[in-house]
Amino acid sequence: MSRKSFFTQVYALVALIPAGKIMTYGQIAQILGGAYSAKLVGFAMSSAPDGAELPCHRVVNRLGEMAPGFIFGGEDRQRGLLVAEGAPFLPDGRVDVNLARFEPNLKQLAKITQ
DNA sequence: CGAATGACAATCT
DNA sequence: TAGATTGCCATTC
Repeated sequence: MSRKSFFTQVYALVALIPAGKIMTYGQIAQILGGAYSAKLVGFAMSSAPDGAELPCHRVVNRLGEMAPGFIFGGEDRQRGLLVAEGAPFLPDGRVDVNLARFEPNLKQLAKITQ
């Protein structure tokens, strides 16, 4: 099935996240391989090419927050981008994962996991 | 070429 | 209920 590497699938999936939506590492890992490892998702970002348009700010951990300092621009930058895109935020300053989680269609998944 | 690391999550005790 | 441990792939040293 997955002729593409796990990273490639992560890049494709993250790149398909619409503005105002976010995805958690766990969900991405779950979608890509059932229960691979969320670490690979995050690591894919750390090793992601600068040329690729990877909205890493739309990828957050299960808490709706992400690692500060590793994001391009800073966590404030990420929050600003998500807010500007219309992503629901909680008073805690975290993204409402329950409301903003993006679920790709089967057709999209098939295209990603090709 | 081999070993260690890495932006987490889920499970077990 | 909370804390600690394991699992995973690719990249990097």
